[in-house]
Amino acid sequence: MIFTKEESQSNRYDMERSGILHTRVGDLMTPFFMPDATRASVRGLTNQQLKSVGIHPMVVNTYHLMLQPGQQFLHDHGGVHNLMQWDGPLLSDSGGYQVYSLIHKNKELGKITEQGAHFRSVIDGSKHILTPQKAIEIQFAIGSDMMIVLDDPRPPDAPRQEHEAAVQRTVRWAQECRDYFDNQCLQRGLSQHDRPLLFAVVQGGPYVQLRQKCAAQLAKIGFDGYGFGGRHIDSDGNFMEQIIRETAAAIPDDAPRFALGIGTPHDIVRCYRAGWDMFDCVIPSREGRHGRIFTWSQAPKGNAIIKSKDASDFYDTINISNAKFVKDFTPLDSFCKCYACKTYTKSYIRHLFHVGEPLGAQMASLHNLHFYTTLMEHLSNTK
RNA sequence: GGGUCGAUGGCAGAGUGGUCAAUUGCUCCUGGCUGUAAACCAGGCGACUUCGGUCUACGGCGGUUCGAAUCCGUCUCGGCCCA
Repeated sequence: MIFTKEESQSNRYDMERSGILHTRVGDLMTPFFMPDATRASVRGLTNQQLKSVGIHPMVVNTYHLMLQPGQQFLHDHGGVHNLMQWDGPLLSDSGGYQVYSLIHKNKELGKITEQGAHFRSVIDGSKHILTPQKAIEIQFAIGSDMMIVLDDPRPPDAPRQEHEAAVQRTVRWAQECRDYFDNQCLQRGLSQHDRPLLFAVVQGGPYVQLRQKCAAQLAKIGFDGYGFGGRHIDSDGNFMEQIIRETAAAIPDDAPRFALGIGTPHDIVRCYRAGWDMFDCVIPSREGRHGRIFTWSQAPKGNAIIKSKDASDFYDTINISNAKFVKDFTPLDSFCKCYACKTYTKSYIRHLFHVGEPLGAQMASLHNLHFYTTLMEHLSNTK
């Protein structure tokens, strides 16, 4: 049993659930949030700091790690756990999203064919190809505990035909990944308990039917978990509520559901209500590094968050570099117990941002991650 | 005391008769970031505005000119050189 779903509690939204995800390096209570340690580091934070704010799993990236330091290096160093000295679960993203987002920004950087994703390194311009097999192979070198199949995300406003083709390709690549993965587990002598988990990704853009078709075909192949692929907001920035909900419903009930790259606290709560269990996002670290701080609008309580009508009135954001904080000697967030809030004032952290001292960005990231983990805790024990 | 060069928006520093409310950089202000090409990117930065303009500005005062940050006189302040 990979995912143990707990009985849903009464007085909660229809799709909410909680459970335990069993990985080879430990169990994870759902819902949970993973920060992105794209290049084997959550920018600016030490493992100790991450643990101090309740981070257990994190996400590393196949695309970035295959370019630097490269597969051989990862292999030689015994994987990323060893490299970065992280003993919590590691999830590795396949790199499909990078290829998509890079190609989408600049066609010179690559193209998608049936074979895989062809791209030029953004580091030195060298040519690379990421095939389904290659993606899994590198993830083995990474030594990740949760792997993601190579998928083919498309912008939400792409024509339906394009989404149809992307779904077909995603399913076919998922099958190739599955086959290669199974073969590797066999060759490496990995038992059910020792092997990493393998997640597939549901594509289909804004089309419910395509999402359902994709989910059904992936489920037929069979994976340990399923992700929501592509973007969850339309080209106007609106949260695609129905697609999120219907896609979750189309995924086997006893499998964990991973909302890739989501999101703001608001979006996470909405996705949780719609039946999603796992989240990762750059927002808390990146926005923290850029000076945006998440704050509780009142003492955090699960009930208040769950019952909040629009799922966003339980928090606010501030831009710590704003002039109004020059003489603000209160902590970033008066309800927070993270090191940054226990130790420093807004005034000081603003000062650090203004003079470009990295400690400011570090404290802001630390606080935001604590905000996220606290949010997840309160979602899972709605008290 | 004599000579000489200079004084431009928060700072540095362009401009040297109209196209100048004034290039550029920095500072400053405000946004944006959703499976991280992001310690990044974008916008703003004299006042007022019915958004078409109007007014006040390039050390002070006074001239020349249709028109001056730009030319002339003078004063103030500063750098350098000579006594």
